Amino acid sequence: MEPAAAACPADGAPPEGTSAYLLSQLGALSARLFADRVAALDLTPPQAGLLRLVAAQPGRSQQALATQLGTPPSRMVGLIDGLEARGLLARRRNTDDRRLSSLHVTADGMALLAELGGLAVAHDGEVSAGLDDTEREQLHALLVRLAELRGLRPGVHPGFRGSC
Amino acid sequence: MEPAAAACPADGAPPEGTSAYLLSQLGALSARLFADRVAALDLTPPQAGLLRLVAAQPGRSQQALATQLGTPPSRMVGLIDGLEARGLLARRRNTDDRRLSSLHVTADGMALLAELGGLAVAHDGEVSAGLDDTEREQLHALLVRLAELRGLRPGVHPGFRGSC
DNA sequence: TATTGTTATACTCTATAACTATA
DNA sequence: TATAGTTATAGAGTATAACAATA
Repeated sequence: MEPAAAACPADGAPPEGTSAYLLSQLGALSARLFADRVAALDLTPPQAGLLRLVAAQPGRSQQALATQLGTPPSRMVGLIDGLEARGLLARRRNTDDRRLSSLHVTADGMALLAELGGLAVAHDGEVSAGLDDTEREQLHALLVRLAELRGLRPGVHPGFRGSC
Repeated sequence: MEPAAAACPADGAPPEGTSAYLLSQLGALSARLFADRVAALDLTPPQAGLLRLVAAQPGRSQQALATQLGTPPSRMVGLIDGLEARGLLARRRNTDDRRLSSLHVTADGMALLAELGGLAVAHDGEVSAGLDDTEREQLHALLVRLAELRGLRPGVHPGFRGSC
């Protein structure tokens, strides 16, 4: 079952070739490669994910996004500050309830998001390079199914750290 | 292509449903669930990975393992200290070259490793729960193939952080 | 002089809790 | 008083560089 474990003297050693282990290995690799790519755009993966989420759901409050992402509200501040300072994101004080600030992506932000799109396509190609079309489709279908089974939501990354 | 993206106002938004993205989502989830489980054994994922690696390749030096894991030697010290203090791992000064210390898993360490094995099996079941046998086999085969294509080695986790 | 392991230090990222302003 | 956002602070985890022992 093990690809190249050679002579393994440890009989009690846990199985390293499980799907769960491979998933975490490949996931970490994919996240690292993506981090390298977005770094070229001067973004961290959490920043990229947030930008994307705000674009998909404009106008929401910081608290709402924090809840959705499973992160403390205090963390949003720094992320948004960075994006706002670069003119990619904008806070707008809600006129009805001036405690809330609704978030929106600027035109510059949308332009960068388009770049991010191309980058994601290239990244996907890099990760699955070497698979033929059938394998690629099979893999994608299985991952989608698994993501649904585990209740993963499209724009929300578990942990929201290390990757988008 | 998107499972439940609802009305997505951002045309320029990058694709979130790529295999690479799903891989990183599911990988992060798998890593988190594994971390929860090994925490019950009072281990961090890096500690578990190191213990496993030493069991698979006993007698190697800290430098050799650090190189293999892609981590600075200084980091090995703390990890090994923790495992050695609990009697799971042992440093033995090399008699030929007393700069080197070769690492070995103790009997207690092997016992814990056996527990870790059972835990890994349960973890794997949890991650892939809901898939039928055919899907499970397909997924495993594809992940193994992808791991080989990307040059991932059995006991070496990319980043060696957050997961084993 | 070069190398192994160690220590000291600093940096990054994240979470917790206290604070303000609005309600 | 309760809530949204912010600030201050502390903690975990990691990397870099200096150090001591051995070769």
